[in-house]
Formats: sequence, C-alpha cells, structure tokens
Amino acid sequence: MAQQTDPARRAPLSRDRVLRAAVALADGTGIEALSMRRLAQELGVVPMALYKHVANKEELLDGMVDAVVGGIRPPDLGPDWRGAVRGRILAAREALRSHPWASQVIRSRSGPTPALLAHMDAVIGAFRTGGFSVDLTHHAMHALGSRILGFTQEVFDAPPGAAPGAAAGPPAAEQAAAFRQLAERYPHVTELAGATAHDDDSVVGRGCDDQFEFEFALDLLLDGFERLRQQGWTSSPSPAGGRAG
Amino acid sequence: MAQQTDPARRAPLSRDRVLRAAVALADGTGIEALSMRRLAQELGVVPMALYKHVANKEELLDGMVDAVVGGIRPPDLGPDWRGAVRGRILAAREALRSHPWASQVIRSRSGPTPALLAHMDAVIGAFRTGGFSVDLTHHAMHALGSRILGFTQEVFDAPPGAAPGAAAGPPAAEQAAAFRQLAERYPHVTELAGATAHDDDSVVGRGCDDQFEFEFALDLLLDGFERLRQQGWTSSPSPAGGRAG
DNA sequence: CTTGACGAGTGTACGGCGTACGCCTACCGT
DNA sequence: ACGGTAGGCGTACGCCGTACACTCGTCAAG
Repeated sequence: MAQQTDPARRAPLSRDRVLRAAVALADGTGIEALSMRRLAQELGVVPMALYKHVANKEELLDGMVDAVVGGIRPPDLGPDWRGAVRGRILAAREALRSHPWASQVIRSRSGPTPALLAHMDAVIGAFRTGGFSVDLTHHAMHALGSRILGFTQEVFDAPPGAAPGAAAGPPAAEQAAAFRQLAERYPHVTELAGATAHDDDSVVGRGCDDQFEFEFALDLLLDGFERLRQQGWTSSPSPAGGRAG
Repeated sequence: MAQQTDPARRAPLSRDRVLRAAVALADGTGIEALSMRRLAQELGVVPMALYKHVANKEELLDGMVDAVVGGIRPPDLGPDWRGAVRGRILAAREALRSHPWASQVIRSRSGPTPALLAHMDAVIGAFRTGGFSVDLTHHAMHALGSRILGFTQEVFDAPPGAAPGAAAGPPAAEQAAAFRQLAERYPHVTELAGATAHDDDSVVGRGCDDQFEFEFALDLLLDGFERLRQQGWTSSPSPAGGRAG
C-alpha cells in the first residue's frame, strides 16, 4: 500500500493529499494505528515532511474531521422543520458511518471545527425556521446530543465475553473582528449562544444549566416511553409521525 | 504529591491502591496525563512494579472504570418504573460528574466491565418490572444511549475560539459455564440479548438493526419537540411528569 | 548569467511512552 | 535451615510526536 520512495516520480505533497491519506489510513487500520510516522511511510515520505502541511497531529485530526463532516450531503429538504432536521441528521449519520473513528475523534477534540459549526448552524436554522423559540431550540439541540453528529453510543451491543485550543488569546480588536466574522458565518449558532450566555466572560457559551438540559432530555424520552407502553407497543416501524428521509 | 521513595516506610502496593491512585491522578491532571510511569512515580515506585497488580494499561483503565461505575449509589427506589429508571440514571450521572475522564474511557474500551453490566442490568430490570416488553425495553435502552451512563455529549458548549479483552476463546465447555454464570449474574441483560440475537453465532448480541434504533430514538425526540412547540413551550421546569430524584 | 531568497523534503536527535525479561530480596511453610 | 514464591527493581527495546538544522530545486531580481 506504501508508495514508491523515489522522490522524483512522486506527486508533491499537499495538505489535501495528507488529509486524504490520513482518512484512508484511519479507515483501513483504525484510528489508533494512525501515527505521523506510519502516515508518512504511506505517502512515501519522511515523517517530518508532513509538518510542512499540518502544524501537528492535533491539527491533522481536526483536518480529518472537517474533511468527513464537510462531506455531509443533506437531501432535498422540504419546508417542514421536521423533515429538514431529520434529513440533516440522517445525512450526518450516513457520512460518518463509513468512518467509525470520526465520532471518537470529534469528541476528543476540545472545540468544534468549522464544518461542524456549519452543520450545527444548519440544524439550528431548521428549528428556528420551523417556529421554534431560541430557548426550545437550545434544549432540543442538547436533547439530540450526539445524534446531531449522526451516531449513537453503542456501548450496548458488543460481546461481553471480552472483560473487560487555543492558549493565550490574540489582541482584543482582532478577537472582536474574529467574533463578528463568526457571527456572520454561523448566525444561528451565534444567536443561540448569545441568548444563553449574555452575561458571561467567555466569547460564546458555558452559560447553560447542564443538569437542567440533562433532565429535560431524559424526561422527554421517558415521556415517550410511557406513551408507547400505555398503547401496548409491539413493533410498528416508527413511534408516531415518522416520515421517510 | 509524590510519595517518599524509601521502600521501607511505604505502604505495600495492591491492586486497589493502584486503581485509587490512578483515579486520583486522572481526576487531578486529566486522563491524557495518566501514564504508567507517572502513576508509578506518584506511588513512589518504579514503573514495572505496577505490572504485578494490573496486566497492562488497558486493564488499568478497565479497573478505573469499574471503580467509578461501582460507586453508583441509586437512591431509594419507588415501585414505579419511571422513578426507578430516572433515579438510577441520575445516580450514574452524579457518580460520573466528578470523573470527567470516565465517560471517554468507557467509550474507548471495547466491551462493558462487570460494574457496567450490573448497572445496565438494573436499569433493564426496572423497565421490565414496570411492564415493558422485552422489545420496547430494548429500544428504550438504545434511545437512552449514552444517557444510561449518566452523561450527555457536550460538543455543543465549549468556546469555538479554539479552532477547531480477551483474545482467542477458551475451550467450549468453559465458555458455556462462563455464559451460564453471566446469565445468572445479569439476568435482564441476558434476556434482552437473547431475544434479539437468538440465531447468531456470537455469545450475546450484534443482532439488532442499528438504523432502526437510531431512527426510533430520533423520532421519539422529534415527537416530543413537536408537542412542546405546539403547546407554545416557554420554560416550565420539566416537559411533563418530571419528578424529583 | 549570477545570485539570493524561499519553500518542500530530509536527517538526526531528544524525551516520553508501554512493557518484556531477568534479578534481588524479604517472607513463608516445611 | 531452606527452597519457593511474590513483590519490587533495573535495564533495554521499539514505538511515538516533533524541534532543529540541513539540502536542494525553483524562480524573480539584478
């Protein structure tokens, strides 16, 4: 699988080629087997050559995430909020299904990448357009949790036979400009963040009550379970108004 | 924080002491700073000494998870299923809140540890006792997803300023005995697994339709959102029949 | 044509990691 | 008294990410 080592007849490296190769390598051999050295070898290049195109491994991982998340292709979206949200979430799931490492990497990263922000912005936008208040949208996003990203935790199946950022900030003016740009690019995210954290130091969030969000989502699910139980649920394809994606 | 190095006046190591120290270290400095070497230093001992008490780092992590999950203390549980489930889940959340690394480690492990199985068995038992069918229980567990473990994904908050086991099996007889023991210890897990995977090679699962489970949970949440939206939701503390834990 | 800057790829080296293997020694039952 | 055993020690190996200084090909300015 490794390329020829002759430096003459080898395509020049580029950030894009590096990221592609990294994604392919992670797909093929698992994320834990992805090392800078192994990746360089795969590209027929010395390890340090990679550092001309990515700052370090963290940035490589971010780039890989963005590549995958950027590949989310939402279907034709109807005007109703439910179809729009459902479609985007299922599209995200589809995009991530062939890259099992992606969800884990996304979670391990400290902050969202641009493509992730764009996706979230689109989902939030779908709620708002559908008449959801900022508040309800906020809670809904929390309740959806990791489902926004197109995957669910699967701790559950798996045979039990086997036992088991950014450092110091830039100058204030520059920071403000960056914020304005952010707000322009991700208007819905910004609106939502601003509503929950208007009196907070941080640029965007940390202003919401985790415990409340947790219980909100939990009770929403428990309510749903109770309804299904009462109506003697057996095995209809969708709990209520499910519609095809 | 490191102990004295004099081997004479130092308490002897033990698996328990190692696990405790590991948990404390992970709590204090983060899971990524937990290395065998650092942990040994913390215990005033040479790295290889640890390997007399844990087989390797993987087993250390499993032990840490079990220590934390084993510390889940469910409150007084009423007879109603909802209170029981809710109580156990919130207790799990509470136990894991002071160990932010735990959820990540749980996910990264390949299979559930005994304490995790016990917790899931209890939750499943609460559903079944409350009159849930095996099927509905199964879907409910999937829908709860990572919430069973007492945490939610929080990709959402976090300032965007920062850019972004066991190997080859033992002989069949021994395996069967192990299975019986498993079934005895975790009856509800076993029942549920058996119902979804009766014609499957693997000991316990892999028999359920991921896509169905995903959409089931998604639609359950979307139904809930729609109801709240229609009734012009503003900010009542709980969507419906929320009760105190 | 020379030259000097520049960017891509190279080579070497450092500190940290998990852990295999063998030794040393204090304790124990006989 | 003595051999076994269990717990802790020391050394060593092969990985890892990456800092730093280099070479060399390209190309614009003189």
